[in-house]
Amino acid sequence: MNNKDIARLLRNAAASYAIKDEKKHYFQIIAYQKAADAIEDSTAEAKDLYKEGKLDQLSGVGPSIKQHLTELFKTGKITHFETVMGGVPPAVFPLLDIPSFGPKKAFKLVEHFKFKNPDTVIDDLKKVAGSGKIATLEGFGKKSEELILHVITEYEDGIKKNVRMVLPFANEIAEKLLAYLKKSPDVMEAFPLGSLRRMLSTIGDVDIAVATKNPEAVLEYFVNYPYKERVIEKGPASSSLLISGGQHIDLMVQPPDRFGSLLQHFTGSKAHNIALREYALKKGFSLSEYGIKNMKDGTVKKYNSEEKFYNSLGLSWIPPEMRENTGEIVLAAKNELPKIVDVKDMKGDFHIHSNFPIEPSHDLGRNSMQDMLNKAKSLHYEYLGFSEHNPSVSKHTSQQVKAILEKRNIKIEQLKKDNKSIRIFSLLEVDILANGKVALDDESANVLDGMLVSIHSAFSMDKKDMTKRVLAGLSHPKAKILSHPTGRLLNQRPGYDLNWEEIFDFAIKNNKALEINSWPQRLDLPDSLVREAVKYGVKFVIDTDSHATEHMNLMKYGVAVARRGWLTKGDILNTNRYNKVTEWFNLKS
DNA sequence: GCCGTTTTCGGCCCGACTGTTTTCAGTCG
Repeated sequence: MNNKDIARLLRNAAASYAIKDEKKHYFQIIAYQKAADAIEDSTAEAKDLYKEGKLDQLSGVGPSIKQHLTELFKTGKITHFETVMGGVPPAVFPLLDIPSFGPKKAFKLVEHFKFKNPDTVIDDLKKVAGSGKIATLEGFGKKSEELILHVITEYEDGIKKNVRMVLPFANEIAEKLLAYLKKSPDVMEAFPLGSLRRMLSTIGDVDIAVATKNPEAVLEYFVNYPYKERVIEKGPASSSLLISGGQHIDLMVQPPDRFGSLLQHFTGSKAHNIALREYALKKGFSLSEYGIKNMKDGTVKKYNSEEKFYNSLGLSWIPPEMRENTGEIVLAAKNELPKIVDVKDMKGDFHIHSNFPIEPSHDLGRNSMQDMLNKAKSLHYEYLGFSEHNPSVSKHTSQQVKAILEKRNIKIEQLKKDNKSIRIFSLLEVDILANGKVALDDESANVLDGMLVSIHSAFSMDKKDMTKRVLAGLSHPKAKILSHPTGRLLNQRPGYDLNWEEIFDFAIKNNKALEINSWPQRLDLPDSLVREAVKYGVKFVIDTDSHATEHMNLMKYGVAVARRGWLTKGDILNTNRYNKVTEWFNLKS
């Protein structure tokens, strides 16, 4: 049973309570949902935490849920949940994945039409809706029947509640929409907000806030967006669209003098907003997108900037990437938020694949070393590290490999002479083989300035063996960086299991860095593990893993991961000047 | 059922929008 299954179980229990008696179980419902969120977001598997006796370190898991989970891992079921879910037909639960379906609506329909089979319920419901039988039900009508047909069709086309796009993809959708919005004379300011502004690795909906003196006109203009598929809703202050790719975009509008509270409200996260409002309530204030309401006299103060909004609560402004309710409010109250890294702090990139003919077993870059250097100069970098994949082991003898690397070094020496304004490192991305050895012999390794080591094969090892393998690879004296440490590919495959405590500990003791890889499908190390690692004192590098010059622009996404992990400049090696970096690579300059 | 820099008991964010109603329930963020 993995985290996703457990979260689903908790949500189903919450839904069952909502169906049976929502008022009576109101706070249990919230508690179950909170715990489900925490488990779904956790990088550690709940089962592992259970084995280590650390289940209660998940916020939202208290004595009762802990006991339930313990029972689940021991026996495979939770007796209490079986009681809670008793009497709720199993066919209710699959409907909860469909947008616009909540527990009550799903239950009413399943109950009335006596749907028994969870595997066919969606199809069964579609047939009933098509025959017009829903419109006559009490509490339903023609419009809601049409909506049900709509959302089921969309669901079958792959539009589910929890399908998320990678960050740069969402960014592109937002850019395109912003360009459209800015053409309207009524739009004074327009910003992407929500998870996009907080720079999450994957984005559900694209949220946009607009400041305007004419909300009606802006909303009307918005719903006429040329790429719209359908208007989901439209009111006086907000609207949602479904666009042709199946993504949701939400727009919220306020006059300019309320833009600060609007930004704050719509940026979230939900957990941050809830915690912030609880904090404000204790001081006698109630928060909303309209401003800050004084509970004593009922007056509402407006804020045109977010900074003023936070300041008036006695808090310093909190960077959006930190707004996840993981301690930021307490620190903001003490004015002790760390100064997190900025993309301008980056002075180089160690993970660059040029098209130098290195005969690797993986992919080669598309552009020449000189092209990559030119791009690095345009980014005002001080140094660049070339790190193509190691020459394929199966197709070369070790002498041949060494010859290729020496040839590459000659090329690099020439480039150093031709490019005085930038320094160059001769690195290599080397596979850690299944047996823990690196795919390069020592003699070849010695002609390099350093190695990035990474896993590219045999992913399905158990945690213990994989940890052993990674540590063996990383212990090579030339190995300085563990590249894309989890191996995850967003929306494609989860990362492999590692004992992170051991990895962090090893990295600190042996002066190794963990990479934050900026590649959109990777964003690896993930932000939550970055946050963990930095508490141990681990050092990082942020790289782009570029295979073409334009990929070097992706650095901002890696920096976003670092910001979400609360890293400061001092935690990241490639914010340092060249001399300090050479010291770290153990090179004499 | 969870949680604590006023609390180990007594609270628990705040609002938008839709559809079916004639004041509200359900869903969403």
